[in-house]
Amino acid sequence: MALGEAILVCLAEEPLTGYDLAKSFDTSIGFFWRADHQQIYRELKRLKTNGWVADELVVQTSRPNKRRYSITPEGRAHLIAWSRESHPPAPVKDDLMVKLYSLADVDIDSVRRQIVDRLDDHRNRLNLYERIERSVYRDTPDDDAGAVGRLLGLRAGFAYERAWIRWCEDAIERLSALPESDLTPSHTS
Amino acid sequence: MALGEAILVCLAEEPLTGYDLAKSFDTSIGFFWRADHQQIYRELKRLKTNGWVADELVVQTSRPNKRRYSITPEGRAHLIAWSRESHPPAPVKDDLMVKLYSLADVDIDSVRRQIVDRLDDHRNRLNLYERIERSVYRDTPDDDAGAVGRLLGLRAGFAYERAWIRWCEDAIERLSALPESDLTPSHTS
DNA sequence: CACTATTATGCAACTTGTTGCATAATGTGC
DNA sequence: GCACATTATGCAACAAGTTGCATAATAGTG
Repeated sequence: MALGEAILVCLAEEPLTGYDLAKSFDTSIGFFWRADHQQIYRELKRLKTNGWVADELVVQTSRPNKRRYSITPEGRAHLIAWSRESHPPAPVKDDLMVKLYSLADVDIDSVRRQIVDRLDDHRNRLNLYERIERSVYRDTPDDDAGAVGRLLGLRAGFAYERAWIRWCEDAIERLSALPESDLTPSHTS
Repeated sequence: MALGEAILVCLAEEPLTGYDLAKSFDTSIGFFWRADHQQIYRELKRLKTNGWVADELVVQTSRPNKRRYSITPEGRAHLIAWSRESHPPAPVKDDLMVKLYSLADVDIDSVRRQIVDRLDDHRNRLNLYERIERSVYRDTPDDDAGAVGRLLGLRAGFAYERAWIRWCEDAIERLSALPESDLTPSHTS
């Protein structure tokens, strides 16, 4: 349940509303942990009952009122304690790989097209990361822990996307070399 | 909900019991889709109500009775239809990356040690994949769809593990170069 | 003789994640 | 004027994943 911790990480920097957090989870920290606004609002309540965040109501006239959350000292302590725990990497789940695993029983050409699409995705993501690196991390001093950490995160993204890009290119080639599959009826029953 | 499809993929090859499937999900197909036996038994029931698998009771005297499942023609049709759908890659969730993202507020040395552990994991996994390639895919003909698909799956594993290994090595170096963090109290409250 | 492992199945409770919907005010473009 | 986007929050229902436990037989180890 690292969603709570991912939220605390954001709040460790500055107080934010659920809405602000949802936006962060669409970009920055969202590269490492995805969540939608429903999950975030639900989790904020849990964090509050644990005493890890405090909230204050910000009254607005022209728009709906906000609820701004900030991290408490207990929240910071929890974050540090959590960072000391070892967490096994999340279990792998990949539909595309399952399809490949069963390539003999499946529509090969369609799988090939899906890999082409995924290649495109990975290229876009890599591009985005490269733009972020140029704009945000131009001159990262290598003794600023915060900056080094984020740069390393970004570099993990690089490594990941590049590896997939190369794999997709190879896979597309090999699948194209395969003879047409005749065992794939176009409509079923 | 590709767990169902992952199971169908296994049954497309040969009829299996829940127990057999659980073992497969610890190795072969488990590289692409993780699941424990509770999930599998629950899903098999769902597959049966959909008419995608049939089951038969195998009476045993020395051990508890088995229930052996096999894929139905409807199941095969569903598998093909499913393979034609496009599925977005599973959202990323990585505790370690979240910790890196907040490196300024967290126990750096502990994070470094966790990366060392993960490096070890990735090396082991890569090793395993290489052994599998040597033993199973020595001479894969490049016109056998089933074999090509599985080989590509394995190669995706290679690419993934190698990318992480290189990243971990770099990260460990950079984190070691960081000055000691003094903001990490050893006990809280 | 007790402990553990293997084969084989399953329930129940709980936590997470997803989807769809609802409310409410304001500003923007056609 | 109407549709749509933005800001801002939240409920309810459901699907999926996790954890703990229970049963039941046999075989091996100390």
